[in-house]
Amino acid sequence: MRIGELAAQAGLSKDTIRFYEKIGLVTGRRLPNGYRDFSPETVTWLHYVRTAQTLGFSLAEIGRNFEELRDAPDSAEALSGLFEEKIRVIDARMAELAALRADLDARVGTGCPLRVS
Amino acid sequence: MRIGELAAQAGLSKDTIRFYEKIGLVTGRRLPNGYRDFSPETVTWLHYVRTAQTLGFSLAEIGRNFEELRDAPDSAEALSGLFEEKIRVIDARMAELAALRADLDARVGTGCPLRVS
DNA sequence: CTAAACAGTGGAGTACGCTCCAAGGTCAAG
DNA sequence: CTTGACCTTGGAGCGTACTCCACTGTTTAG
Repeated sequence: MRIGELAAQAGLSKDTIRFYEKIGLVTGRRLPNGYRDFSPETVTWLHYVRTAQTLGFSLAEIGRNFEELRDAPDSAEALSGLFEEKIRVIDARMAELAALRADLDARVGTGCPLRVS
Repeated sequence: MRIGELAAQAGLSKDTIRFYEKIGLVTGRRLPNGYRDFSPETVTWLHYVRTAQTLGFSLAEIGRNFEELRDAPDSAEALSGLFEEKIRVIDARMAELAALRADLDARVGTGCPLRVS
C-alpha cells in the first residue's frame, strides 16, 4: 500500500505519515522506485496511535510502545497487554470525568464560589 | 495575594501565571508598587483550569468561558449554564471513551491483526 | 545599610505535532 | 509524448503552552 492509500484509510495526511515515519512511529518498506510501501496492518496501527493520542499519550510514548511491540516475542500477546493497559487508562480517565461532572453538578444553581476577581 | 503565593497554592510557576494573564486567562489587580494582587478565588479558578485542561480543553476554550463568565449579567446563573454545558461535554467524552474501551476490549486476546513489519 | 527574597518587564527559546511549500522523479492513460 | 496523478526530499513555518533569561525595582530582616 502506498502512502496516499494509507493516508486515506487512516484518515491522516500524507505529510503526517511521513512525519510519523521520521520519528519512528511507522516503518515502511520501499518499492524499487523509492515509493513507500506499507502493510495493511499499518492502518490498524495508525488507528491505535490516534486512540492512544486522544487518551493523552505523546507520540514519543506511543513510539516506545511500537518498539516494545516490535521486539516482543509474541506480538499478539504484547498487543493485548498494551490494549489492557490502555483500557485501564480509559477507566481512570472516565473516573476523573465522573468526578468532575459530580463536582460541576453540585455547583450548578448554587451560585458557587467561582466568582472571578 | 501576590503571584508567588498564588503559584504555590495553584501548583503552577509564576511564569505560567504571568503567561495566563497575558492570554487573558486570569486577571489581577495591581498593588501601588505594581505587584499583581490576586483574589483567593483565583486559586479555585486555576484548579478549574487545570482540570479542564487535562480533560482536553485548550486554554483558548477555557479563556472564552472566563470571558463569558465575566461579561454575564447574572454571574451565578451564567456559571450554572457553563457547568451544565461542561457536563454535556463530559458526557459526550465519556461516551466516546466507553466506545473506545469496548473496541479495545473486543481486541484483547483475539490475536488481532496488528503485526508490525 | 545591605543582603535576600520577592516582584516587574520584554523577549528569546523550547518541545510537540503537525502543515505547507518548492523542486523534482515515476507511471498509467490517451 | 504529454498530461495528470502520484510519489520523493529538505526545509520553513505555525499554533499551543509554556520556560528561561537578563535586567531592574521593592520590601523585609538583621
